[in-house]
Order: sequence, then structure tokens, then C-alpha cells
Amino acid sequence: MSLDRIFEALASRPRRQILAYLAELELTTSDLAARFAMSAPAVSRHLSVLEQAGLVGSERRGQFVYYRLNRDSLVNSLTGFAFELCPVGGPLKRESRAIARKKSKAT
Amino acid sequence: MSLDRIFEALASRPRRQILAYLAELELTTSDLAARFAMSAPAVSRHLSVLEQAGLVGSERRGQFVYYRLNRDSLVNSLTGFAFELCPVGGPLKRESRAIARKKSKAT
DNA sequence: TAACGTATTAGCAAATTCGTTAATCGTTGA
DNA sequence: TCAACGATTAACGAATTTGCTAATACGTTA
Repeated sequence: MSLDRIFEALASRPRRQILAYLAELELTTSDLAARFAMSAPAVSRHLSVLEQAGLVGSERRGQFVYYRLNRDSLVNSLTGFAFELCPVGGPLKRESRAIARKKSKAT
Repeated sequence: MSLDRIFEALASRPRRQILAYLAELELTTSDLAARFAMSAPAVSRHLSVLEQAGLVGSERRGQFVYYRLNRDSLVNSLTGFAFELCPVGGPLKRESRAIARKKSKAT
């Protein structure tokens, strides 16, 4: 849930690619390893980083562990950070300010 | 302008702190070095990373170089990335989808 | 021009990250 | 129970990042 972990997680092209894959459907570690040219252990550690950041969730089903994108966490973290640096009174368009108010109330 | 540089730039607490300072007012390298317990050369390199990512801009005035936050770039990059992974048909609120459409048209 | 203050670049050591292979854990099914 | 398969952890080396100090460039001003 910390910005530290979230931005550390996003500061890696393979991890962002994994998020892109998971945006379409749930996948297992070996599914993802097959789509990259990357070993399963490497993918597993990337997934661990993403999960600790709260950006993905996992669920074991039999032998397999399925990973899925945590959309709310991603959107809330990034927009929350952006609008914290760009306060509501600032040079934002009206619609953006409306979103910012919603987020700050929800948090 | 690339996501690579932007997320690499944001994956550092000192750099995010610099952005937070610059969100309030323009500052010089030595201003920032004084607010941190960090040497001016270190701050200078952080500022260089942030500038290459397009997140801050600089302007020389006499002896001093003033740095300022590039709000548009920050907001557009982060919301653009977030809404790319969370397509308009997805589980977003209506206002968020409107923003997403705006961004994709602008890019 | 010479001297000073600011900013950046160069060079270095410590720490971290990334991907690989080998070993271990967990689950299924003969 | 044990053999097979998927996932994770351990251990290693290569590459990158981060901070420092020293040196250099840029700009003002006496």
C-alpha cells in the first residue's frame, strides 16, 4: 500500500508488461514465463514484487496459482499521487478536480 | 517522454520528495540541497533524471537555475498509464472513463 | 581580468537489482 | 507412498544505482 513499493514495482518494464498481460485475463506464473523469454523463477519474483505493492492478487487453484490485476489499487495509487502534487486549486481542468475530490474523500 | 524514464524517475523517494517541493514553488539546486541533507551534486543529478523524464523544467536566471514542476506531464503520464491498463469498458466509474477518452484522444 | 558563488560532470566505493541455474515446497494422482 | 508437475526460494555473478568528494564550467561583480 506504500508509494515506495508501488513505484519500485512499476519501475521495471517486465513488470509493467506483466500488468498489461494481467489486464486482459488471469494467468499463472508459467503462462507468463512462456509469453516472455524469461525463466519462471524470474517471473515469480516479479509477481511477488507486484503483489507486495498491492497491484496484483493471487489465488491458488489446485497446482496452479492464478494472478490477476488489482485495478482499483493501480488507479487509486497513481491518480492519488498525481493529484497530491497538483492540488485542487491548481491549473487542472474541472473534471480532474472532481476526481481529485472524490479520491481524497474516499481515502 | 517515455514511460521507462518516467517510472525510473519516480522510483526514488528523494526524487519524489523533490517533486513535492517543486509543487509549491520554483527552487534552485542549492535550495533543494539545503532542504534535504544531501549534497548539491546529488540533487543536481536527481534533477537531471527528472528533467529527462519531462517531469520538471528548468530556466537559468543569472547565476541560478530554477526548476519547476511540469504538472501536465506528470498527470498525463500517470493517468494515461493507469487508464491504458484499465480499459474504458472496465470496472471504472463514469467520470474516470470520460477522462480516459480525453487522454487517448489528446495523445 | 580576477575572484567568488552556483551548477554540473568525473571518478570512486557501497548497496541494490536482475536474471540464471539448482534446490525446496505444495499439490495432484497413480 | 511416491513420482510428476507447478511455484517459490537460495545462491551466485553481472550490471546498475546512489551517495560522496574533487574537479570543471558558467555567470556575476569588484
